[in-house]
Amino acid sequence: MPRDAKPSSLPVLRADMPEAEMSAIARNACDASNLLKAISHEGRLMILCHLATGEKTVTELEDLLSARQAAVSQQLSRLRTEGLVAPRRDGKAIYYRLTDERAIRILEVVYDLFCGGHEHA
Amino acid sequence: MPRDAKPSSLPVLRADMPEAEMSAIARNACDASNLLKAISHEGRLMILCHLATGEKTVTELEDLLSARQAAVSQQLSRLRTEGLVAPRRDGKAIYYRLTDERAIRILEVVYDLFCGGHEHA
DNA sequence: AACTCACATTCAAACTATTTTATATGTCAT
DNA sequence: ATGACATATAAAATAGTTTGAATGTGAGTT
Repeated sequence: MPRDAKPSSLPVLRADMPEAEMSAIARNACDASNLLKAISHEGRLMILCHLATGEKTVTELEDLLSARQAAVSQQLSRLRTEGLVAPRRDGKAIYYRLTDERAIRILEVVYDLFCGGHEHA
Repeated sequence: MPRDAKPSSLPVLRADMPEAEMSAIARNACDASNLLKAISHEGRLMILCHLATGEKTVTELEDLLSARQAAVSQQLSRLRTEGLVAPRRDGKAIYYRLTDERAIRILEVVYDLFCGGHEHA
């Protein structure tokens, strides 16, 4: 049972946040939403989760996701473009790994929220 | 300067994650990606950030975002549908507030990542 | 070289999301 | 009740994303 059930504290997002901080968000909102968009796709989310457990080849991901080669490859391509993953060639296979610490941080909380025992459904 | 620059630790997403945990993600991936989709829109992200500093009326949000009434209202409608915000009527005005702890948790890390002093751009 | 495996890319069709415009609803003041 | 304001909703217009089929490319194998 999770013992971290704090009611609704906002450690960083405070009601007394200064104007300047708020405009920092505005400036960064576009970047932030781009990162979130990259993650907020069921297939890509699953790819990222699988990669969180270690490098995987495209074929392995195909099997894990029961998705087609081209589809997986396209999602990987998108993730690559966003800088979230990077490929490494080994013979015929290409291994992908996570490369973006920000994405990892977000994945961590998503995993905690949806699989961390809360089961608030 | 941030002193929390741990290299790439994966507290919850571990390489030795059991199969069962992985399929928990698969089952929840759709829910998770729905929540992320709701957040990963520049306008909605900004709305949520503004609401993090306290209740706001639709008109206030319109001004803060420099967006049109109908657009803001639609985004709020979407956020309402997802259960991320709730309205409260006070006279003519309608005040919105955050209602989803999961969204708040994600916003916190997004804020930390993009506005928390890292400035990794 | 020719073949195959593993993967990437292209491009158009299908789909989904967002914005706009217009109209409707509820509240308050007169 | 009427008018003005705040917000919501609907339908149409636009924009953006995802998928699918086909084709392309590089690495190993024979």
